[in-house]
Amino acid sequence: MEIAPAKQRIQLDRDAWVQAAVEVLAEEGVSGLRVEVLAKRLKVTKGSFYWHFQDRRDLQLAVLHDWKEGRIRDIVKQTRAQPGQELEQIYHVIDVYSTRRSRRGMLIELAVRDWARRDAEAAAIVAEVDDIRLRSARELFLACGVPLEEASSRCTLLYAYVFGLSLMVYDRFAEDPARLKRDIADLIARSAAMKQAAPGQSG
Amino acid sequence: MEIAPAKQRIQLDRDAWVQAAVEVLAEEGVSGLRVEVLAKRLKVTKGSFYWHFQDRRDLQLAVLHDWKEGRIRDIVKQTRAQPGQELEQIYHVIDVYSTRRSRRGMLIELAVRDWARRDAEAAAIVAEVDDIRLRSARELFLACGVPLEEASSRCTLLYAYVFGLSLMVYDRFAEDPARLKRDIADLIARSAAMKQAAPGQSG
DNA sequence: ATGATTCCATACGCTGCAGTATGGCGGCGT
DNA sequence: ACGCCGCCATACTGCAGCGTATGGAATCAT
Repeated sequence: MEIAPAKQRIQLDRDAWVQAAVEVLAEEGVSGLRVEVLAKRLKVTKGSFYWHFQDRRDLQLAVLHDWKEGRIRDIVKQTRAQPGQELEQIYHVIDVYSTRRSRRGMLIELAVRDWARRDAEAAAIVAEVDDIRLRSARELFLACGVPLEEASSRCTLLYAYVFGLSLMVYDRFAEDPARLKRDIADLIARSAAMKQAAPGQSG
Repeated sequence: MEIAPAKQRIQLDRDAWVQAAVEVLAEEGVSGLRVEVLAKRLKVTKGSFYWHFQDRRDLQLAVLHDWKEGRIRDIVKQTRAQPGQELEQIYHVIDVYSTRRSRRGMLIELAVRDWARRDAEAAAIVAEVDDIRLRSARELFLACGVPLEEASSRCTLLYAYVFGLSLMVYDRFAEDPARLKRDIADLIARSAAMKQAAPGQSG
């Protein structure tokens, strides 16, 4: 018997609490972010929580900033295109956000945006993320030769669409969901001002 | 002194509670729908509530059905077009849903949709409303000469856009918000398959 | 070893809220 | 006038959750 694996005695830090909080946020929304629920999930008591955090609000702000940093990292990753591949990258962004694959991320996104409707600090962070996202996407359109105003319109449409789609029960018209989503992507991405053709089977 | 206006002694019925509940729903979301909070708002105690309702869930279902009925009435009102005026009606629908004017209705819409993510009965009702909305909007596109599949794509894009827009902080690119929204409406509504020109200043 | 520090458990008070039980007031019929 | 009934107030139990106080175990420094 070298070591007893009875009690794992893993030291928790702030980040462990934040990660668990994000998980609960995805499942239950902001109103589900409760100290004792989190503690039970982490197999500790709230005595631990109040060691790492001042109060509940302290955790909430940590969650918000964690989300913001993650989103910014993701934006630069998703919108960085090889020169000449900007249109493909636009389609990629639409696909990433509108697929069931990133369901968890979208649930968090929706929870944070719902949160932002009643919390000024959450709203400010969402506004920051929106701003970065929209500007990054607009750069892609601009690189495709789309004029500034149209690029603004199309990238606004892009993000409004993907967020809105995620809160619809959109299995309507489901005779061919893949075709539906591809056609919508074309409506968003393809401009008459573009010199190049659309990628994939959309040409 | 004919009548003493001291205590209004207004009889409350189920509908009064439902209306107050919808108001709270718009302001606080589903988690704010609490019996005692509603009672305080209506200047009564929860003794009244439990006379008109079996429990909290009873009220919730009443709110959901009230919302559903109201939405259905609104859909047939907003999508009923004079023959030949279908395109104008499409623009009207986009405008109604994306304007700040109907902010309250959109807040309720978002609250119900957030609700639907964790409540099966709410989800079923949202699905019903979505179905009716999408089919009604698709009829407008079909009447404009747009083929079926494209009509499905465009009306899905339409509703995803208006819902998504409402949960963005979209005062970005705000040099001319009116132009931005008009251009986006054109992207959604104007099809190459249409015989007629777009209304307003969009032609 | 021993004291200090870190991290967590336990126990407590308090508030908000769901639901129940029961009493009370006013209008109604007869 | 009297009793019934519709509508609401009051008072209670019970639970969940926030925050605090304090004790205790493990780890580290010296």
